[in-house]
Amino acid sequence: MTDRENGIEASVEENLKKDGESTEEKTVESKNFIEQAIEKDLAEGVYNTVHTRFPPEPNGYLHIGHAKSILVNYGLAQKYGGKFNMRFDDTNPTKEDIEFVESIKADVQWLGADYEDRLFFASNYFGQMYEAAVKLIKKGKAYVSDLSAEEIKEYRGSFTEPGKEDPSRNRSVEENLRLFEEMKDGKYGDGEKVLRARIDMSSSNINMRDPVIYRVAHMSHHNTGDAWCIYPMYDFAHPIEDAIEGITHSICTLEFEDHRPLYDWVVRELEYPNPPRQIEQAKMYLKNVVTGKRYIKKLVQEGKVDGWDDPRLVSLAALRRRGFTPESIRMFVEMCGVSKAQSVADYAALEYCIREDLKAKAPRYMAVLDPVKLVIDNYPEGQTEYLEAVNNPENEALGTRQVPFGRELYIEREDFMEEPPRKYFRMFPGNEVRLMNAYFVTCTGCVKDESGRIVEVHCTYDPASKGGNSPDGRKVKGTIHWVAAKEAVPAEIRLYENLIDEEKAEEMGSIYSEDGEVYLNPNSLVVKKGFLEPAFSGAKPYDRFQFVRQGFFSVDPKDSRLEALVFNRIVSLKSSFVLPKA
RNA sequence: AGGGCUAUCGCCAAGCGGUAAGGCACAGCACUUUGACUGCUGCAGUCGCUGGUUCGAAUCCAGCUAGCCCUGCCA
Repeated sequence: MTDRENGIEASVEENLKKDGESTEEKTVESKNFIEQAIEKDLAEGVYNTVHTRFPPEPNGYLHIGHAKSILVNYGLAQKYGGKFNMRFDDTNPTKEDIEFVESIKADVQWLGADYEDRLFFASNYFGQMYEAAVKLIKKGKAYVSDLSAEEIKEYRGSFTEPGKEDPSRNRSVEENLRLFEEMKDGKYGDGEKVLRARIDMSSSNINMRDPVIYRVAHMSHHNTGDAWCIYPMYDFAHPIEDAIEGITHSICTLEFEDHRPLYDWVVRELEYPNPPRQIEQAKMYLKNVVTGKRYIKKLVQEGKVDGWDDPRLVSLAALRRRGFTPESIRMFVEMCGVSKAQSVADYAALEYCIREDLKAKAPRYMAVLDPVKLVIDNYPEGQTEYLEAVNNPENEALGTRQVPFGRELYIEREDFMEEPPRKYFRMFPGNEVRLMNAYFVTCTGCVKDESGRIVEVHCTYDPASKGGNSPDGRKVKGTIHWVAAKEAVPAEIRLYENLIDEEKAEEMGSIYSEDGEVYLNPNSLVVKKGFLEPAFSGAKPYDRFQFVRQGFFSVDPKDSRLEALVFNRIVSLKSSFVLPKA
């Protein structure tokens, strides 16, 4: 990955040096359309630096989709040696809350998008925005309207019919100035007056039909308190925010394409010297995943999920709690790419990324999730021996550990079958398997209770196979994991599946029913009471492990206690094993 | 219906007039003290459709089709 990035860097420098000269050799790495646009701007001298920003409104929690915006913006600044700003686009106090600014900052930092000391609030520019509006009024490019919201809507016309002129459209500059100041001074109630840009009521682009740029809202703002009772609209505020901060490339999502002419109009009329430029990219969607705020809110309220950070959700807080690493999210975003084609990524790609990241990082220990006792009849009673095990064969730096072994162990219930189908090479009477890191063991049978449920599996071991290999070179097909009964550490292990009932969603063509219910998978959470080898003791929140043969797990930061560990399954291991019919 | 945008493998996505990259998924084989990992192999005679230009078109032109976005005093 580093090599790959270096490759990109190198090819960029090379290209910049060539300075637009016609291509001799194509670089292997392709550039996405935003990078191409930036490089063109740089080459043509439109900008001589790259400055991006992530501008969320603090009105909710960030989810996986926002990660793309954060990482694309940050990544561009990194790649071109520019800067990246964190900015809260808090121009509408009716929707915002200080609670969200903290969670958003935490999420952005967690992802590693370093905005250094460049944390900004659009609300800190209210003064400049007011002045900008005054400037527009003075140029005859804005006017105060007396129309009600409904009337403005009516006057706007439709897709096929042009709009009608606002009766206030030709007010004098002096009157507009006076009225706008009165708006600011609180002379009018909410909705009584608005400031409109004076553009073109017959434009085929509805955003250009004299859009409202300032409205009255008598409400306390989380940052500016009661200093203002008029607030700028997004279309007016955003270009100004970008211009003030010296943003060069203002990256947003596709639905703002229609707003670009207005964005350009604002920076032009305000006569900013090096105006920023808006570029739109497609949003990132994940298949069969709930991201809608109102749906999540409902699930939380109804207790269907354990808060906004329930590990089955894909808010960044939830992914973090579940055990995903920032590296894995970055890899995923990079893997998905940047384009203008509306697309929906497979969850499998995300799973690949977290497995890929954790495979060499996480120690690989043994844990039994669905235990059944295994008794080694020829092993000395009461004896415990310690066997050496490698913590991660793909990462020597993780070292080795001593694993206790004794006469009674726990193994996975599904690793024994009294009457196995063909191609089953785990425990069954007469079969020899390897107890990982320990001995070869030959199954001799099992003990059942009155109901027929297997309560004990029996076997004998070959003392010569200590460590897991037989000196005579004999091979076994199966290797299973285990935990010594006496030293076993009990733990709660939470297995997650998709929250959505994918089959139902597929059948209905949506993850939501008509009345706004989410089609839930009843098995999205399965809680296991299992046993861990002692190496796990002391595991702290967010510690990540591979449970050998099962998957990657991490310690739940909310519910785990040192004396009562709770693990979340981040992702299972891939498996091509399917139990054939007997 | 008017405007804007998009269409290349099951899912992402390169490609920018010289004869379809790559990743995920999937399948097979090999290896294996994880039925994992790893390695190897396979996986678009064709680029939404139809015409045209050209020696040559996924790339250019024309027409069509499909999907997404736009009539907040939300962002």
